[in-house]
Amino acid sequence: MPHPQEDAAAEAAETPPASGFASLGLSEPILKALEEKGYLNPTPIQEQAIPTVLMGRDVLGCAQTGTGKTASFTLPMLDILSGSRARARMPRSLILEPTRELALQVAENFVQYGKHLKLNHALLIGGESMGEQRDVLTRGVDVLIATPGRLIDIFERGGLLLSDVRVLVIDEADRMLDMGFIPDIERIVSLLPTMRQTLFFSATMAPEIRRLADAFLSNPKQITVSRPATVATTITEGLSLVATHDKREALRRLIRTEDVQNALVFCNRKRDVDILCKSLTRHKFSAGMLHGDMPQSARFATLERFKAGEIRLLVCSDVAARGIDIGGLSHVFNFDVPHHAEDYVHRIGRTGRAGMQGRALTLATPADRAAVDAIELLIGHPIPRLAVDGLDPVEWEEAESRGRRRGGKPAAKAAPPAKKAPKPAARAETPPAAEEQPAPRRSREPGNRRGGREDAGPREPVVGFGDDIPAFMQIRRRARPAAGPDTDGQDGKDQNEDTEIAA
DNA sequence: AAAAAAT
Repeated sequence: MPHPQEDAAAEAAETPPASGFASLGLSEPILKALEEKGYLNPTPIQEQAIPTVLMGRDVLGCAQTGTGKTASFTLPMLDILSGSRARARMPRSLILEPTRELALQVAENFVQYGKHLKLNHALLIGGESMGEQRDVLTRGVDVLIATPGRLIDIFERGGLLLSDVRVLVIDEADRMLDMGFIPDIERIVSLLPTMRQTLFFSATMAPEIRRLADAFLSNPKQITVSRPATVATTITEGLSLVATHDKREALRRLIRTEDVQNALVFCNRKRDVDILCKSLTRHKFSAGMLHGDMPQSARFATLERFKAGEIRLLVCSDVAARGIDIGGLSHVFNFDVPHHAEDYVHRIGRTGRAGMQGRALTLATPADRAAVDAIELLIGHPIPRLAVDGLDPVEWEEAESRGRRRGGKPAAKAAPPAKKAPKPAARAETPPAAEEQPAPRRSREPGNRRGGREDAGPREPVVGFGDDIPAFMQIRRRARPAAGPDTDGQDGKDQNEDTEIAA
């Protein structure tokens, strides 16, 4: 099988740049908008998806933000929709997004690429007044971009008819699953005509996701792109063990030491986002905050200011952990160690994009030991320890002192010999954990897993993290043949070969 | 144990 991205490279070499998009069959007004934005050549997913969508075929896309995924469906949709006009309350296409910020990003895309077309869009998201959104619907929209809750709400109030929707996009399906939106999605899809085109995107293809795809799609073209073809992402990580009362001080020291252009600072709790942001501001750092309890207007405003460079540090909850595409972040700080190891990967994936160097630094307290173990187990390597000078030395909590939670035999805990943590003063110290890594992989039993998620093998999700997967994980994935008996074969046959191309 | 999304 030829690798799609090799094709892409070959083609890019042969064709003059300006015709990159034109050769995909897009119409003049869209090509013009692309040219004005300075986009000449399609990314691999665009190259594969655009002709397919124009053909009217369903798409099952395994890709993440940053691969050019959004344009891979917005561009051909604009083309398809430009032929005719929308009727009142009967949108002709529907795009479902898991968070408001992502919905907004997609809407911005439509405005940019559709500037030479006369198409309307409506953005249906919570947190803003419903009146205006309903007015727009009444005038007739071609493209409806929505988060599920608000869409259903408006539908139930009779402000919307979905019987004319010809194109449906389900974006970030895996995240929809995480957030419990799947029943809503199923409900919405049941309201749509069966004769329609469906484009379905997900960063992973866990069995539950695949089940949905099977239910929603008919004879889809499967497209898998793990990351932008061009450049290798470079994220260097670091982890500092500090006392709880030193965390804010440690963060300030790190920020001062590092060459921070702009950074996300993740906290686990919304109230800590608030506290930390105020603290940083008090210490004269340029900081703003973003979490889901803020008024929508403030969420958007802060994000815009951050993107515009007016704020240097954005303190945030996991609302910003995935999908959000902010160019050129120099750093990601984990002020708190995320509880889910997967979230670590998503968070640090916000930096090091588009080939830039990115630094991902995590502050851990002695109580975070288990969480750090879990992360290092998932990413397959220890996070290099980084000392913060001038703070009280601390050591990891003894493993025994923390109740080993739930199921499974306590003895099966990863890395039983669990040596004491690296001394705080140590520089970039990796060996101890390195020895512990390979062994513990299978220490967990199926019943041990968190409820709700039905992924196959415990650590399978490495495959298909899309461009969010840091370089080191790609290396590991290639070397993964031992993934073993318990993976229950969920990673599709057709998926692996595509996935390999990236590394 | 927490965050997201509907009010």
